[in-house]
Amino acid sequence: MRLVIARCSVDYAGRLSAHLPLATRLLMVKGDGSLLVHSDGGSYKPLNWMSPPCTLTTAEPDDDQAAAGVTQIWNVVHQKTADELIVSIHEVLHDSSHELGIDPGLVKDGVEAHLQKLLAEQIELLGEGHRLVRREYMTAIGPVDILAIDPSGSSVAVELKRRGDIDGVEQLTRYLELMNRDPRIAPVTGVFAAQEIKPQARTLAEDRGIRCLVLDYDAMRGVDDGHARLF
Amino acid sequence: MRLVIARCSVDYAGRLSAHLPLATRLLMVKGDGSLLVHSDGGSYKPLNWMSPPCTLTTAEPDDDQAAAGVTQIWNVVHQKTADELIVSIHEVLHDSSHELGIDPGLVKDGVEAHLQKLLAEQIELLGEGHRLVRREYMTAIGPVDILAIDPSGSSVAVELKRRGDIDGVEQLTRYLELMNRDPRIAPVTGVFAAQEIKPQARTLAEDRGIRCLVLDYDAMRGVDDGHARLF
DNA sequence: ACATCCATGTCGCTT
DNA sequence: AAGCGACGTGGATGT
Repeated sequence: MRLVIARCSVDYAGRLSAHLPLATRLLMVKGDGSLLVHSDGGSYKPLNWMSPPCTLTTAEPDDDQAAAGVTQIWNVVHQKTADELIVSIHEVLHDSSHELGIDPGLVKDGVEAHLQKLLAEQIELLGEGHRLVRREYMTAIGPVDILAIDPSGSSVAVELKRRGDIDGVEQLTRYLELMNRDPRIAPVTGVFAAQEIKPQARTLAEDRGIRCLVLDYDAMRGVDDGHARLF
Repeated sequence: MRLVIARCSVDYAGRLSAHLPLATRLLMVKGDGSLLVHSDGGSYKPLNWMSPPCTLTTAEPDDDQAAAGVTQIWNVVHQKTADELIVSIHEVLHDSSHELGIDPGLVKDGVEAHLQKLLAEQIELLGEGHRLVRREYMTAIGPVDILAIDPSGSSVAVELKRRGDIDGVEQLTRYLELMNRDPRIAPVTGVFAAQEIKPQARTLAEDRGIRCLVLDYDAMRGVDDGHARLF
C-alpha cells in the first residue's frame, strides 16, 4: 500500500462526472491498483475512488498543465467499465509504501440470523399455542423467514427484520399473496416482527391485516443464555 | 490526519459484533476523531470503522494483553450510539501526521435528475401524442416523478429510475393505487422508465398493467445537446 | 429531528 | 456471470 499526501485536483468520469478542486488530500493506492482519495473528515467513504480491477498509470503534465502548476498526472482506468479517474498532482507532501500482506478478513456475528434462531426457539412470542413449522420456508419467490401454525391450525408467515421498514411489509405481502393461492397451506396470516417498527411500516402492515410484533433482542438473548443479563 | 501502519487486531461491538484477527493494517485517524481500518485490498469500504461524532482514547494493555504481545489499546466510542471499536496494537510500523485543511468538496454532475429533465423535454418517448403535465407531481405519499397525459386524455404517472428494480415498481404501484382513488385524475396508467429494467421488475410491473420503458441516456443526451454524440 | 429516497452504493450468496 | 437482497448501509433532502 502506498500513501501519498498531496495537493491535487481530481476528475472522475464514469456513470457520472465529478470534480474535486485543488486541495491537500490523502491518496491511498492499494495493492490491487485501486485508488482512494480521502479528505480529513466526512465518513468512511472517500471523496473519490476507483475500484479494482483497474490500472494506474502516471504521466508528465503537458505544457498547459505544467504552467498551471501540475507536476504529475495519475490516470486510473477501470478495466471493465472504462470509468476513469484523473488526479492532477501539484505538490507531494508525503509518500510512503508499506507491505501489509493479505488480510485474514472480518468475522461477523450477525443479528438477523440470530434473531431468527431465537424466535424459532421462542415461537410462543407469536402468541400462546403457536408451533414452529420451519425456518426459511421456501416459496417460488424466496424463503419466508419463519412459518408457524397458530392454535386454530392456520399457517402464520413471519417476516423478520432488525429494523421494520416499508420494504419488509411489501416483501411479506408478496409472500402472503402467493401462499394464499396455494390451497395446501391457505389461509396464511402474516406477522411482521422486528426490533423496531417504523410508524409508516406499521400503518401499512395493519392496513393489510398483517400483525406487527416488536422483539426485545436482549430479553430473547437473556432467555436463551441464562447466565447473561441477570443484572 | 494521522496515518498508522500497525500489526493489530480489532473488535467492534454495536449493531453487530465483529472481529479482525491479528494482521498488518492501515489505521487512519481523521481530524474529527473518526477511525478507518483499511487492508491492502477490497474496495473503498474499510474493514472496520467508527463514524463521527466519536472519541478516541488510548490505554496501556493489562497484564494478560501485554503477555499476548499487545503494546497499546485504542478505544473509539461513538458519542450517541455507544458503538465501540477496540484496536489492540502489537507493533507500530509507521506513524505520521498531516495537516490537510478543510476540503472544498465534490462537485457532481447528476444522473437521475438529468434523466428526469430530459424525459420531460422529450415526453413523446412515452408514445406519440403524450403531453407533459408536470415533473414532481405531489401526492399524499410523495412526488410522482413525471405526470403526463396520453392522446386519449388519460393521466400517465411515470416512475423514473436509473436501474429499474422491484422497489421502484412497488413505489409506482402505491402511487397508482392512491391516484386512481382520486376521481379528478383517475384513471391513471403507469409507466416504469429506467436505463435498465431487471427481469423480475419487468415481470411484476407487466403483471400489474404497468408499462416498461427502457431509456437510452446517451441518445436522449444527444438530442438535448446537438454537438455531442455525432461520431 | 424524522421520514424518504438515491447511490460511481458495496457485499455476499444463489442460480 | 448475473440476479437479488441485506447493509454497522451512508448521505441528501424535504417536512
